[in-house]
Amino acid sequence: MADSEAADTEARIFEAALRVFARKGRDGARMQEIADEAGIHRPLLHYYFRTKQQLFEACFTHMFGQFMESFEVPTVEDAPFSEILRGFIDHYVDNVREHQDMAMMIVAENLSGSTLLGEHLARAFATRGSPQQRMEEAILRAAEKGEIRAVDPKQTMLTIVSACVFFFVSLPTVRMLNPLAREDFDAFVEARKEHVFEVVYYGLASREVSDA
Amino acid sequence: MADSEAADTEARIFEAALRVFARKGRDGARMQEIADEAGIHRPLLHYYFRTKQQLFEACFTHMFGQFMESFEVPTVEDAPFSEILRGFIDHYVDNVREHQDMAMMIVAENLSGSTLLGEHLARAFATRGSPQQRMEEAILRAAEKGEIRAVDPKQTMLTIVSACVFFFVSLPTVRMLNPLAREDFDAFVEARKEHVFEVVYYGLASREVSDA
DNA sequence: TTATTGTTTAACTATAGTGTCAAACTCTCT
DNA sequence: AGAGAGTTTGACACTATAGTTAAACAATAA
Repeated sequence: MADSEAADTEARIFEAALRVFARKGRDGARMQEIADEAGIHRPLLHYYFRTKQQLFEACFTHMFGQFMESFEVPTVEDAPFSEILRGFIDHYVDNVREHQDMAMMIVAENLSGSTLLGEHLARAFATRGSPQQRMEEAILRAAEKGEIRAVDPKQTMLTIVSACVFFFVSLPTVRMLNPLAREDFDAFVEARKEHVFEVVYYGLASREVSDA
Repeated sequence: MADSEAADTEARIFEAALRVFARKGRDGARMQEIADEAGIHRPLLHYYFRTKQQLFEACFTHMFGQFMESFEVPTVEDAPFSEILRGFIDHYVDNVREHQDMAMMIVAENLSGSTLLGEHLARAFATRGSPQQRMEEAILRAAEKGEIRAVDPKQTMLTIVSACVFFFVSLPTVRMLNPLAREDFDAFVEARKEHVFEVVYYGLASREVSDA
């Protein structure tokens, strides 16, 4: 039976395409490069996905689904916000580390200013609500309870996500400027999680008296 | 005299190229698209810059210079760190807002994993030192003086820069999720500066007693 | 074994993209 | 006005790329 072989080929093409589109963007990617990365002949791309556009859209839809999922962190509603925040950062960074292509491709699409991303966002937004909604609500609750200062939840989420994602889309530069990121990336990522939590939660300013 | 006209043409090509390379990356950019954006005929691109590669490298070198400069914030050495930090955020965000193409192009190069960025960084690094060095030293001094907690300066700089830059390279998404960013971008940017400073310096956790 | 179905391959077409060139144009100086 | 320098234009050549097609191949089931 050729099903497993075929499924394998299709999957290899798909994954290779994810990587190449992430690196080069929609227009920069070459079908030949994707074929090489998948280790197959170029016409097979067309056999499985018809056109470059369709292959891209399949990849993008997949990525967008992951992007939305990445915000779905299992949280306990009444847990202290410090724990919710720690859990979000931990889960989110792990997610992006595991799916670096996702973050890269979403950013590449943002850079290109394409409408595709906006359409997907609008559609998902209309049905599921903002991806960040849960966390924004948690921020509001924590502020009401007085555990954290009264901050703009949208700005706060943007700050947290920025701190968790940006280094993945600037890896060559980060590796250049930070020896640990170059020599032991996993250790760097773990240190990063801890740092982001501490700076976001406690800030830089020293405290004479600390709560929490 | 045709000099001013010519200089004008060359400058228009250059600026158009900056924009297109920022959006599409090196391989995704089309000479025709750059010509259209500059409002001139395509052969003129070759007249002034020979090849696409040379045009790209001219753009990249320019961008890289701006990138290095963007970290050069005039600081008073013995000012309180809160002021140094505020000044850096203010100056840095203004710089990126004014040169959005710079941030976009640097990120696009990071995504593509090209060696060009690494080479430039290594060269600049060897002669001028790390771009972030000044701020990292300020962070160390402030920690020694006890104004801020003892944090890893590299991680801290990464967090600050992430918070200041990431939204520029994710604008379509940010605009989708944040009404203010859509309706009054400048107001959003100013609010963002303030928010980044407050979160980074004070953190989210409420304080019973505050210093600084 | 042979027909059938689905997959892979090589050769091909058509188009889009880069780079070249010589003629036309423009400005300036004499 | 006419010569000369630099600039702009349209037409062209060549290459790279997307997409097609038909034949070869592999696996399965009769």
